[in-house]
Amino acid sequence: MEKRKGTMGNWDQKALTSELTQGKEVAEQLKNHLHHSSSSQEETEFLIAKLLSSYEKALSVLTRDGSSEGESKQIQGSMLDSPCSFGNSSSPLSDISDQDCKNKNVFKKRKTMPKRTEQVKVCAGTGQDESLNDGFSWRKYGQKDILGANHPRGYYRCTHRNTAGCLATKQVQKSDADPTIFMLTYTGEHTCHLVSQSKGKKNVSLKQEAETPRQSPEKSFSFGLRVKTEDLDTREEGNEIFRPFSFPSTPIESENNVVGDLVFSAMENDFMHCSYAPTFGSPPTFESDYFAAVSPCHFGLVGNDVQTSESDLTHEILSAPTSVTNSPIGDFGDFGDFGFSLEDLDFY
DNA sequence: TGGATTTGACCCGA
DNA sequence: TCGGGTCAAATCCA
Repeated sequence: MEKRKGTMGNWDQKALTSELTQGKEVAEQLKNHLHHSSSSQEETEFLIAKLLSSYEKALSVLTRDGSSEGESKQIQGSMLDSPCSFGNSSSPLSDISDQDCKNKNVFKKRKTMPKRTEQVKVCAGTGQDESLNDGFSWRKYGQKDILGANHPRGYYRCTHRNTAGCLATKQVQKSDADPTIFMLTYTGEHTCHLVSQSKGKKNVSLKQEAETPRQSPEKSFSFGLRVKTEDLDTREEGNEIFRPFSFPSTPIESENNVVGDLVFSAMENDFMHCSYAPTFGSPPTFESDYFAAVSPCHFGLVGNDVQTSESDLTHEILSAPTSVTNSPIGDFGDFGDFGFSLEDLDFY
């Protein structure tokens, strides 16, 4: 890991090369798609998005200087540094026995895990719990009173943690100022869909999806959980391409951005005039059950939270494609027929 | 009975 | 030393 911390060394060159190569490949795919009338517009748009993201990432690599370059690297490193990480038994640090890893916390370096904080206002208009599913299943593993906070913070991790080694976790804390606002902090990345993909769940291609009635954004919100981000007008051109897939993301440099984390404000939401989740009326675990099922992450924010760099717009760009559906894990885990997989979107 | 939740204890980083 | 994050046993629930 330390090797990667050199300034503008091989890592950046490789990253740059990788991104440019990827962009080239995507461009070729796009070219092929354009020659096939059967290709859906969504596919084409998706490829364009992919292409743009590659260029964005390449540019970000180029424009990073010594200080700022570190963020994504740091994340990359931090996610892999742990000797207890999955599949990392060959780590130089593996002299720390496996038993130690088992006995001790796997997340010793939790502080360095990439985090993304979202400030969301949620409401459950339909009251249909099943429709609250965001495609990921969360399991609560802890709750803690936070100093200075009126409400406890709930800790959730992906249900597939054991089965698929998915390290995604999220924290849910009710806002003191506004009980209808929750701070959601996502840590780690969902890998469960990748595992399910490798296990032979092939292949629900995007094309196949495109041929079926795709969930419109409206339908995506049919369950009542709504998130609005600010400055949509000013940034729509950047996300417009993803409209069929996701809700526009908040610009990272928005007013509500909190340095270090990406804070997405859901304030000022004109269309959030719905009743509050009934679950919240049953304390003390007001958010526990609710957020075990509800997450705004599929509004273009899940799974790609490995970049906390506020200057890296590719986070935003790349986030959208992975939110292509609200489908359960197995549905969107595979874009293989589409020419690339989610792994291509992986920052690691 | 198995999965999910609760909760006290432990561990780590600041 | 303290607060936050996680573990794991106990408990709950369908």
